[in-house]
Amino acid sequence: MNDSGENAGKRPRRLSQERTSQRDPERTRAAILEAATREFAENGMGGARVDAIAERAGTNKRMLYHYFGDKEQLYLKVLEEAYVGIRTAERALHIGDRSPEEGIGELALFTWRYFLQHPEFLSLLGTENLHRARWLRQSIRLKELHSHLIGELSDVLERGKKQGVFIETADPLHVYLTIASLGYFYLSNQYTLSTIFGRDLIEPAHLNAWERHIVHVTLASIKR
Amino acid sequence: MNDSGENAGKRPRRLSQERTSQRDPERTRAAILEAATREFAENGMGGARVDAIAERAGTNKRMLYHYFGDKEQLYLKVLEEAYVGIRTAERALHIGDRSPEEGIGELALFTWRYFLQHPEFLSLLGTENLHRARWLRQSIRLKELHSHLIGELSDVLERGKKQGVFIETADPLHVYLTIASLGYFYLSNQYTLSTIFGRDLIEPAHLNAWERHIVHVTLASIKR
DNA sequence: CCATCAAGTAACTGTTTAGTTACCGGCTTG
DNA sequence: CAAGCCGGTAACTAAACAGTTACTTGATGG
Repeated sequence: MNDSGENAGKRPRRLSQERTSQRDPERTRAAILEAATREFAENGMGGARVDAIAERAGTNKRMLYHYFGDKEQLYLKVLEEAYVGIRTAERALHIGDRSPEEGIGELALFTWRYFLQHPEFLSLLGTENLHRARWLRQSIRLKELHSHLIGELSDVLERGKKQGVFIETADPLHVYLTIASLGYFYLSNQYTLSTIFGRDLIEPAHLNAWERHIVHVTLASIKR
Repeated sequence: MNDSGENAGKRPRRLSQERTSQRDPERTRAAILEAATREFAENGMGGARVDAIAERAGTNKRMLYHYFGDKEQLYLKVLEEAYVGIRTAERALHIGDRSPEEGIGELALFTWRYFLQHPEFLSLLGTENLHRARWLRQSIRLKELHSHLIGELSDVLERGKKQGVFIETADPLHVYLTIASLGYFYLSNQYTLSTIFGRDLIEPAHLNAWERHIVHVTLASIKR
């Protein structure tokens, strides 16, 4: 049941700095957070079960309440971490280093692929919006994370306008929302869409076609 | 507590065809369905409460189980009705009656405005996708509803291609997904988006700008 | 005008759930 | 080396929940 088979019996001593295979607060905390991410993503806030999270994390409820207070605070932590994850990866892109057109194309590709690789992020967004951002509103640390994104995007668009490749009406928020819309809807609604249209949207051929489509649409909407 | 103040006491007889203010199976059924639509839309499948639905409908659980079997069947009924609603309104558009460009523009406008006026539909889609279309998959009657939409859209695109106004690669499913994406994401994620970007996306000025944006993007992506 | 049946009520039941409490055991520190 | 503290366990509790049952009311047809 424990990680490694070694040391099934008790162990009298260890160096202070080292990990003891049991009783590892950091690991327990991280395991709870990861298990909670999956549970909330799969079942929503109403459907998620605290017992299930504890079990998935290989611990119990006592620890969960000890580290995170209650179900709602744990949920908010999960949500915050999810946002930090995407925005951190996004910053590493440095979309300003390329030509304006390439920069926007890169952002569109990155966003699509991040959504594809992190379905739990999309799911958490859906859940939070169902509840009208009730928990996200309480979070202070998130706004600054996003003003940076809009600022960077705004710079790229300005350069493109000066170079005459982008239309004057191109708006940074609109461009970002366009990219996010096309990726989010396709993936988060893939199950109902595949059902009603009778095509499996998650097939690689369809995914690749949609990836190209997103870049095409985004650029077509702002190019002069 | 009853509808109209008149006839607080009991009333001995009525014409057979007429409504008796109590004991109206059709109305009770409809009231439950409407109450369930709101409850499921607001709280999701996991968060919706059967007691709450009964109370909202002005009846009780006994009737709910009598007419709909159980919570899951009621939910499926709600979902099916929601789909029938949008597809019925959509058919009335007859997008083939106009020029190809106008037809696509009309479909984009219609879709956006329908989403705007029926937030419960978006919410139900989100909930159903959270559960990977678990209930929708069981529904038979829905596929035919959607093949019609794609067929009509396909005709319009073909005409546009022949007239030389649309690019040859324009695909009906992609066009519909583009329109739906842009409307769905903006509205269903408005709460988190408004929070993180510090702008109230539901303000009329922003709504109108996004409406124009959807039409612009859709057409820009398929025009030659 | 009485028997019947459908519409409707309300209290109940077994189960599930978030959150708590009482307890255990080994490491660290004085 | 003793004390207590921290990471961890498991059983418990009160409330909420989906679904059921026993009952009431009133319209209809013979």
